[in-house]
Amino acid sequence: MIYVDLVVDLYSPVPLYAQVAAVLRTKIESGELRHLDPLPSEKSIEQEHGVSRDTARRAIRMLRDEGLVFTIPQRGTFVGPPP
Amino acid sequence: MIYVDLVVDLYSPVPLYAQVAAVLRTKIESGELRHLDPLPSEKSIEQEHGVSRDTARRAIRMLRDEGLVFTIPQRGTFVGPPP
DNA sequence: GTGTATTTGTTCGTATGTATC
DNA sequence: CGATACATACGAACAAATACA
Repeated sequence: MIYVDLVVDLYSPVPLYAQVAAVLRTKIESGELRHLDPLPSEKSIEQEHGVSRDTARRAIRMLRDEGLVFTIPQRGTFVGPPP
Repeated sequence: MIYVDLVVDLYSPVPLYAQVAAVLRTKIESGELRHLDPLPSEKSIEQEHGVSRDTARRAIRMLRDEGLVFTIPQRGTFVGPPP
């Protein structure tokens, strides 16, 4: 089993936030995260991927811009189109 | 009414940050922004003028260097001389 | 009912890399 | 080469709403 595409690569020309977004996108498209499931919080993304909160937020924003997830303030971000 | 001097001109020899600073300076001197009023945040300057945060920061620093505004870290920038 | 922890929102501070003029 | 400009990335601090013990 290869996990290479589930970790971020500091030396890739691909921005860190885009790499993190790709990991989350894969979890959604694979069904690991299902409709209305909460995404990992910004803090847990920070810890799990070793990135800053800024980067975690950019990743989430990218998925939100794609219409894959929606965010409820002070609640979290969830899988699915904006309600 | 002419609004030309309230927008930035990418083709002007005047640096973008100086143009943005001029817009903010006008708002202060015209009274639209009053003593202790918060300046637009770096982010809103980004969005409203279509410039990078770097440029927004340079503009604010310019006004700060002029003594027109003062910045409180993590709070914002306000109209008036440094307290 | 009362704190405490969690989570997102919003600021600013700083640094690096790249491109352009 | 230096100044300008943008994108990326990390850090820090505080606010506000929600969730939970």
